[in-house]
Order: sequence, then C-alpha cells, then structure tokens
Amino acid sequence: MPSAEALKLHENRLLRALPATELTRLSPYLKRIKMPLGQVICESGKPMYHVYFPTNSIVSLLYVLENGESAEIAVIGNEGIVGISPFMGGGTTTSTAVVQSSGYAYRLEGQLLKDAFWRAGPLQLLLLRYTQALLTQISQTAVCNRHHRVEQQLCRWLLLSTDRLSSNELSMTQDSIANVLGVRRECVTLAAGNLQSAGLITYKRGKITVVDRRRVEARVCECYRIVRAEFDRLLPKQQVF
Amino acid sequence: MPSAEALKLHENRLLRALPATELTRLSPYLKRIKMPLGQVICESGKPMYHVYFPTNSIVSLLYVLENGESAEIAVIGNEGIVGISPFMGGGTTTSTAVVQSSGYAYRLEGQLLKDAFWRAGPLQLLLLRYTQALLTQISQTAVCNRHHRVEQQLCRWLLLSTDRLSSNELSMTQDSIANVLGVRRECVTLAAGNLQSAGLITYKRGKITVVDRRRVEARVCECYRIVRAEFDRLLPKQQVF
DNA sequence: GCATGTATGTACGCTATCAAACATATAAGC
DNA sequence: GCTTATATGTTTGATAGCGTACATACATGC
Repeated sequence: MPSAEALKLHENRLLRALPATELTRLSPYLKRIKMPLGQVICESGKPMYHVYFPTNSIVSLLYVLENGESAEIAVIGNEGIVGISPFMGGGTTTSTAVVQSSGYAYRLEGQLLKDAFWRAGPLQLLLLRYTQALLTQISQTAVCNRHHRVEQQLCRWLLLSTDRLSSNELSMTQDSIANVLGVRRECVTLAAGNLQSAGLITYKRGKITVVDRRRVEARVCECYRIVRAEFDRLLPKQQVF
Repeated sequence: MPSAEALKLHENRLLRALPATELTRLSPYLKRIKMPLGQVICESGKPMYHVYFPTNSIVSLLYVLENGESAEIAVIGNEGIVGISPFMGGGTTTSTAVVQSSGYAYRLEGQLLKDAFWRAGPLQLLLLRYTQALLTQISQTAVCNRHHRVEQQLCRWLLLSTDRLSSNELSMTQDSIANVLGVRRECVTLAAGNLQSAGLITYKRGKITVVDRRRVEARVCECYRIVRAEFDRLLPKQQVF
C-alpha cells in the first residue's frame, strides 16, 4: 500500500506512471517545493542543476529573441517534467522556463535524473516518450503560430493550460498571456472579450475561468486536439509497468 | 583504412560520427537509395518501416493542417536522420516527411535502428543529441513564424538548406518554397525578387543560387545562427568516439 | 476616504500578409 | 516551329495584427 507521500507524488502524471520500485528509489530525493509566479526555472544556454515535476503549477517553455520579443513553445504542468537536457545529452537548451501559474512541483537533481535514465528501465522509456510528446506540442505550436488567429490560439492555450492544471481557473493577466502567445496585450483583450461576451469564459483582473469548456473546444483550432491525442497516446494515465 | 563504401557513408554527418565498429556493423543494412523530388517519406500517424540518412538530398518535416495549409517545422539533410519515432518509442509521429530536393540517402530498417539504439552505445548518445538539436530547430521555427518577416524566413531557409546540402544551389520553385514556409507564393516572389535585385541570390525557374552568402547571413534573423550553433555544439563534425 | 499602481478597454493610423485574378516568360513535348 | 504546361510577375483590395496613445476600472495601502 502506497504511503501518503507516494500518493502526493502521484499528483504528477510522469511520476505516477513509474513502477513502484523506481518511485521508491527516487522519492527520498524528490523535494516538494513552491513555484512562485514569474520564477525563472532555467535560462537559455544555462545548465539545469535541477529538474521539476509540476503538480499544480504551470511552467512555460519560452524562446526569447534578442529584441526582447518572445513566444511560448510549450506549456508544462502535471503531465510532464521541466528539464530534458540532463538526459538528452546536451546539458543545456536554448529555451527559457518560467513559472506561469504558481503552485508546487517535485524537484530532483539533474544528475540523479540522468543516472536514473541511464539505468535504462521504464523511466528511460517513459522520458523518451514524453520527449516525443513535447516535440509534438512544439511542432504544432509552430504551425499554429503560422496559420491560426489569435482567438483560436488563446483557446488552445486555455485548454492546454487547464488540462495541465486540472482546474478550470487560471491566474494570468491578459498581459502575461500576450507574452506567452507572443502577441500584443490589446489583441488578447479583444479575443478574450469576444470569448467572454459569448459566454465561454469569464475573467477579472488576472483570473481567467473557462466556464463552458465544450464551447471552447468547439472554437479551438485542431492543434489542441492533436497535441492532446498525442499526449494520451504516448503517456500512460496510470501506472502501467 | 576505411573502404570506399565507408567513405561514401561518411557523406552523412551522423554516420560519419559513429565509431568504425558500429558503422561496420550497420553498413550491410544501409542501402543507398534515390530520393526523388516530392516523394512522401512518411505520413502523419503512419509507422516508419525505414529511416533515412540523407547525403545530398533534403527532406522537409511538415505539419499539414486539415484545410490543406502546411508549414515546415524542420529541414533535414546530410547532418541528420529522418525517422526518430522508432527509437523514441512512439512508433509514429504527427509530422509528414517530404523530399524537397532530390538526391540520395542511406536507408535502414527502422527495427534495426531501434535495435542499434538499445545496444546503448555511442549511437544512442548521438541520436539523443541529434534529437535535441532537431528540437531546437523546431522551437526556433515556431518563434520565427511568430515574429519574423517572410524575407528573413526565406533567408533562414536558404541558409539552413544550403548548409544541409553542402551546396549553394537549390532546386526549388518559389511555389514549393512558399509551401514549406507556409506563406503564399506571391510573398516568396516578392522576397526573392528583393534578394535577387540586391545581388544576394539568383534564381531561374526552379533553381535558386545563393551567390553572396555573407550578405544573406547579414540579413537573416538570429534564428539561423542559433540553430546552427546548437547543431555544431551537439553534433560532432568528425568521428570522435 | 484617498492616492497609487495595476489591469483592462478603446481608438488611431500603419504594414505585412492574404486572396483572387490575370499577365508574362520559360521549358518541354510534339 | 508550335503548343502546352509550368514558373514567375503584377495589380487591386481586404484584413489581422502592430505601435502608440490615452481612458477607464479595480485593488491595495495609507
């Protein structure tokens, strides 16, 4: 029977999918820490000494351009891990990771993740499959950035984020949403206004609530469904090993 | 001393980086095949029975939307491999791979690549690092799609492609370039016209030549340099093992 | 209650890109 | 040579999103 602590670890989908023996081995080194809004988890080109398994926090992977413009390439929550470079071999990545919605995460030393990866068990398979899912999210974001309107992208972002929070409320200002989408704040005001007057969402000073998820799903571009389906296909929802 | 055939295998940077023993083991199964223009190497969601190490051909990874619009997320040439799903664990990906510039590639059965990957030697390390480099290219494409103008994106695409061909001439019509960039053909006509009248490139019915590479590099957005630097950092140029 | 900072709303002109239609030029086959 | 298909060039108008400026609304601290 799993301990209370193990149950808490289960709040993250990747940890939950690990076999009990592996989880038991890692659990002494998994430290539950607070993830405050705006905290920069990792900067472009700098090594990650720790990796993070979010539970009820949301982390954006951003690419920041020289002129200060930026765009989110992926959103990571309780389905994933922030920090693939320790096991992929590069040591660093060119992305920046920022906490978009405060909460908690389990932190692990990058070196320990790397060691666990190279023990070549289920954890290795899982992390590789996760990396492929992440790659799908990034690719679909690239296409969505090219072809879809801001309103649809906002819908995609709302759905992906609420999925990863397991909540229908997000603590984000329109300005911070504009930053992750890589558009102007005014465009978000406009798109969010449309969605609100149509009754799909409500928002008020930094709180956005998806009140009619079905209709948001009806309005979002295909990109959301493709990413979601690929995560479902590649990652087990429960422990399977 | 390497055989003539081994020298030919060296035309691909990944194969070249492998230790001689690994290359010798794989070489009986590596079949040099023609890559005709427009050939679809892999479709979204379909398994790859073979993977490809291009030598003088170029393959685009495309995402095709339901309405037929598409965008390239990465361009693969003699620096890489087409087909990471066999070893990443997903079996399939949601991308489509199309030959953009005809030439040759070494083909290998996906299962053999998978087996070689799980022998856990230098090839595994190399493929993981390559996957990370590919991920960087895709991410940077996402940001570039968001923030940069078509002319800069065209420059990026020209430089990335000619790097991967080891040639300054590309066999691509403006229409096919528009398809991979995910923009209209007229925009490519305009951008390419500007570059030609400035003396950076010349083109004529499906042949584009970069005549003044330095000045194209001066006009391209930072995205090209970042991707190039990351490939150089992550992948050895010569055999290192 | 009032001042201040922050979040959101609105309006203006500007530009890149889209959409569609059509004109011209080159290559390839007969 | 001529025909046809394909590649490139040009025009016109529409629109999404940008940049800037400013107005309003709400929250917090005093």
